[in-house]
Amino acid sequence: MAEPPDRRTSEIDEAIMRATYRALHEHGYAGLTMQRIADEYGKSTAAIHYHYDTKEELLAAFLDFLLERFREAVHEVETTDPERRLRLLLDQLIVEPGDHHGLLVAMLEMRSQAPYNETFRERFQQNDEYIRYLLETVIGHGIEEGVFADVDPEHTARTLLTVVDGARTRAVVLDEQTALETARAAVEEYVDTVVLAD
Amino acid sequence: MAEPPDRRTSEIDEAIMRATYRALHEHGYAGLTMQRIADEYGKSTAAIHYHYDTKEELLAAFLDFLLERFREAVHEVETTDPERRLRLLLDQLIVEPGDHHGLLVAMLEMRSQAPYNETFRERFQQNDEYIRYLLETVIGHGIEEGVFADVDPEHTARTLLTVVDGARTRAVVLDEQTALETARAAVEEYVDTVVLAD
DNA sequence: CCCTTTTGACTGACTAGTCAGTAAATACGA
DNA sequence: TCGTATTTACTGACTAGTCAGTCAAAAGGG
Repeated sequence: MAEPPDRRTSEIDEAIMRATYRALHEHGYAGLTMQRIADEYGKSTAAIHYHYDTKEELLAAFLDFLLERFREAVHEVETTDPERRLRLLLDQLIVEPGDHHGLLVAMLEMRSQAPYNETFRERFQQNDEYIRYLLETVIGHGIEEGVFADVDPEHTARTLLTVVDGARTRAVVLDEQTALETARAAVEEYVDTVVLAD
Repeated sequence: MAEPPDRRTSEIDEAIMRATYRALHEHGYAGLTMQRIADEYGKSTAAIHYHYDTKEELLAAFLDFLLERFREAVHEVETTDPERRLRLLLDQLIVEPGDHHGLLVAMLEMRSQAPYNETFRERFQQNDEYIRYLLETVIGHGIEEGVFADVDPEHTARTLLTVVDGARTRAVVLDEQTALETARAAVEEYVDTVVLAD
């Protein structure tokens, strides 16, 4: 029956995170003001400043919130069969546009701020390393089990992530459905010809 | 000897474009203010407003200036031998970081604003189409001459551009030299295995 | 003298962040 | 269990600063 002592507090934090998400989704990163977050939250800006001293602190917390959700989603891929696992992971990375397109846009904006914001940079680097590690591991397993060609797992993972990031960037900048389809096809070709080849 | 009537004016325009370039390079797109451009220009902000009514107008002109320079640089590749031409074009697209890194950063920032700025979006789309057309043409020639495999030129060009854009994004976000090296290797592999295969 | 160009002073809109005060919930003491 | 502190969560008014853009006046060359 013992409830964590900060149960109410963390509910508030979560509500602010969700408000930030909606404000970001609607107005983009450049248009993300404390006022807009407060509007989504349904309280005053001072209320948010009560929980987070600065905007920077709030955004750091928000990025943690967001990337953790992302990693949880990727983590749900449970197959151990290397080829199937690799394809499923890559499918997870190349998400459908639809509802998530606004977030894809906002994420690229935030990523483009990495050079000016150490907090952002650290978190994006850490997240990328995590995903790359997952890919390297599954590629390594595939090679051990003899179903994948003897490629360099690190280089192969980096190449696949480059294609994924390129597709995301192009989907945002060029507003093209095609970008993600191209990536899906390219990744499939790459898996077929480079990884499975022999 | 007839000089265009707006010779002085266009010299001023060019000076403002160069000032904008330096300001963008130094402060990034989010930190690009009229004051900073004026500082680089060595005149007051009102002086810039005399030549460009709004900041948006100035940035539209600047993007034209920038993309035209970019296309000129790519246009200098004159070889007609398909394989050599394709490799040289791709080398041009994956530029060295060094001096240009600040610009690469600013360009990603500007590209990430495309969803909110029709002017930007149009120009980036147009530029992308131009580059893609160059790639499609050279791939088409290669196929005709029998040196390239019978791939789909459009799909191949899109895939190559996806890798290039992914590399650029990763170089900015992750601050990695590796990103561009990975792209160079990936593009080479792709050209070797997919395009030249038979 | 006129026309282009430039300046300095200004405006209004918007920004993050501060602060005193308030109301309700919670803890504590007798 | 009743009354008194204390804490949590918040509001509304405010500050100080930044931004793009305006405008009357002035500089300066032809």
